[in-house]
This record gives sequence, structure tokens and C-alpha cells, in this order.
Amino acid sequence: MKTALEVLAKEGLDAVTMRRVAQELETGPASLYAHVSNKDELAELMLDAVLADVPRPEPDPARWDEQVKELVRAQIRAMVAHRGIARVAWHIAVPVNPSSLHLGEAMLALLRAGGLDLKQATFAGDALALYAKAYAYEASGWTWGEIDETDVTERGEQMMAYMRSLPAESFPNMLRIGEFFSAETAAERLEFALDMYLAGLKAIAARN
Amino acid sequence: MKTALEVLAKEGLDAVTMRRVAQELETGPASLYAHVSNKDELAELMLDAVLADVPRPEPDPARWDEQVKELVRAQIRAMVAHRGIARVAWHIAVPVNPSSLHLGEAMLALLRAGGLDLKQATFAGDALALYAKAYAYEASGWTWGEIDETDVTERGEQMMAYMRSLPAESFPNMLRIGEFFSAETAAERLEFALDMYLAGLKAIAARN
DNA sequence: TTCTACAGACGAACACTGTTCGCGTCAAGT
DNA sequence: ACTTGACGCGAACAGTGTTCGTCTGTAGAA
Repeated sequence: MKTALEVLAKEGLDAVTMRRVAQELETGPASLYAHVSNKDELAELMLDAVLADVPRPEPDPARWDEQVKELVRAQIRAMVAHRGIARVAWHIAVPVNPSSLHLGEAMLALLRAGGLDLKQATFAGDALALYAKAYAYEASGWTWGEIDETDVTERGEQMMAYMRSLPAESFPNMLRIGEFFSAETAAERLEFALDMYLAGLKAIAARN
Repeated sequence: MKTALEVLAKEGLDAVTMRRVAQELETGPASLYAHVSNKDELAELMLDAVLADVPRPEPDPARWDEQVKELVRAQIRAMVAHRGIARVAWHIAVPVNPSSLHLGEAMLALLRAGGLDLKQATFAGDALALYAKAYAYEASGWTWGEIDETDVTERGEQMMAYMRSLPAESFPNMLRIGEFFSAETAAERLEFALDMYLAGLKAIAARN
């Protein structure tokens, strides 16, 4: 089930429709409801399978910060590697699948090793998970050609045109940041965010 | 157009279908395509209208940090106030609507007042926007009854059952964080995240 | 071995979505 | 007043997730 399913996930989440999966199994869509009660449930199973591969580090208090970063990066890598799965992570309200729980526990352990109390670690882990999902979702977009380049540049033009149509002092900064948003700076953006997160966490831990 | 549209947005984004909007205008769905080329374009217009109401502060270097927090909060409030609009913010790859540009500019101005250079401000603004969208999306979920309480508790049970079925040392932290995730702590989670962000930004600005 | 009963698989249909085609109508130009 | 043009929009198309009721294959009883 999940196997025939993952095969489809490799050709895009949009292609994962009940009919398409059923077709892969040479049957009709109704048959799937014997194994899965929902399409959402099926999506959750896929996400769980994807996240299961993320390595969970043993906390080392000496370099917990680097471990936190790496865990976030690994989570993002896993999601981006499976076309479109990041979208699934978003409309799952409460993640209860085993992989998410184990990842959550791993993250909490790292954060506590960094000197945060349980409540702080919980909130920090929540924020980090949120960012990981968010970045993975965006990264998925331009990693797989789901946003066509022409459309983006066209919208870029349109945007510049609007900003230039207003008094020059309206957008002193926005008019100059175009260069920072190329595809090459994506990784850099992630690293900056991680730096920011950990600097903040260290400051909070130091207050304790 | 947008007016009759916002009226519908107030009864949920799910209700905003081409047919439903057309019905409100006492016509058929095809007529809408004379004013809007896409449903996505219509969604963008809605988002733009919602974000237009967010007040954009004049940067005050003395309290730029508080201003950043407030801008994020305001953005979140605006989105959560309009049922389901946060979902729209997510699958817009490149936001080019006027409101987003003005908000972006405002955020950049605040961050630069905090001592960040243009590149740092850009990346920080991106991360903050990401978080705002993410939090607003989640908050929308439980603000409007889009996640029914029984389902959540049921999944909670299922999750606890799984964790207890494994050796006790598998989940030393996760088993104890349930209390931190009630609906009452949501605002607290946001404040923690904002604190973390600004502590990080100050640390980065201090390095310059 | 034969008959029965039950559970599971699944074909066809339903209700719904966004979008397009082309007809009909109405207003403006000569 | 007649023709011409454009534009609003009704009906249909190609999809989607999900359900209902039939039909089959198998396991257990006689």
C-alpha cells in the first residue's frame, strides 16, 4: 500500500489521487477505502514514511546548537526530496504519527541539553518545526518546477513597476533587495534563519 | 467585485467558490472570468485587501524591537480575523500585491533601524514573514472551528497510547508537554517565538 | 464433498470543484 | 433604422473525493 504509494509520490503529490493510486494497483478507487479511511489518512502515512528516514542524533551538550541546526536541515531535506510532501505537513493539525513524535522528542532532548527548561524547549521546538515546514514548503516550490520561471520574472517586473510608480522615498529598501532573492541565496537564507534562532535560544538560556 | 467577495470571505474561505460568489451576484460562474482571470488571482485580491488594513509604524530606533513584534502580531491578527485567508498566503509563491510590498518595506525599515544591514534585514524579514504566515495558518485552524475538539483529543489519546507502548525512556520529554499545548498557551507560544527572534536579531546586530 | 453464509473487493454513480466554448442579446456607429 | 461588434453568461467538460450496493471468493458447517 504505502509502497505503491511512495512510487507515486515520486512523480508529484498532485499525481497522488485516489484514482491514480488505484490504477497503479490495477483496480478502482473504491478499493483503497478498505485499507485507508480517508485521503488525508493516506497523506499522513506518506509523511510518516518520509520523516522516518530523518536521523535522530544523540544529544551532545558540547555542540547542541550545531545538532539543532542539523536536525532542522535534515527534516527540510527529507521533505524537499519528496515532491510536494511539505504541503501535507501543513494541513495536518496535530501530528501524531510515530516519526513526528520521535523527531519531536529528539528536538526536545537537544534543546534541553542547551539549557532550556521543558516549557521553553516545547515552545522553541514548536517554532523550529513551524519554520522547517514553512521553508520546506517554499523550497519544494522552486526545487521542482512548480513555479515557472517566466511567471516569476513577469511578476517581478510588475512589482518593480508598481514600486517605481510611487514616490521614490516610498520603497528605499524594497527596491534594492531583488539580488538577495535569487535561487542561489536560498541556502544562505536558511543558514541565516538558523543562526538567528540559535542566537536567540542561547540568549534565553543564559537568562535562566 | 472584491466587496461582494469579502462578504463571502467572512463565511469562510471554503465557501468562496466561483459558483458561490457568482450566486451572490445573481449570475453564473462564467461571468466572473470577465473581471478576474483566475481563482488564484481572486484569492490574491482578497489577501491584498486584508493586509491593507495592517498599520505600518514609523520606525523609532529607540523601540524598534517592540515595533517589529507589534508588526508581526498585527499581521497575524489581520489574517486570523478573516477566516481561512492564511491558507491563501501560503500558496502564493511571490507576493507582489501592494499591501505585501508596503508591509515588507515597513519591516525592512524597522530591522535596519535595529542595526542590521540590508542583506541581514532581508533575510530576517523573510524569516519573520514565514513565521507570521505559519502561525496565522495554525491559529486560524483552532480560532474557527475547523478542527473539531473531539478529533483532537482522540488523536491525543492515540498519541499517548503509542508513546506509552514503547519503553518509558523513549519519550522522557514528549510525555510531559501536553499541558503546554492547550489553546490558552497559544498566545504565550507566539510571544516566546517573538522573544526568541528578537534576541537573535540583537545578537546578530551586535556582531556588526 | 457440497452447500451456505459472510466478509471483503470494487464498478458505477453522486456531488462538487475550476474552467471554457459559443450562443444570444444589447448597445453603439453609420 | 440597420448593421455590426463585443461582451455577459448558460450549459457543458474534465477532474476531484467519497459512498452504495452488488458480486465474488473463501471459510466453515453438514
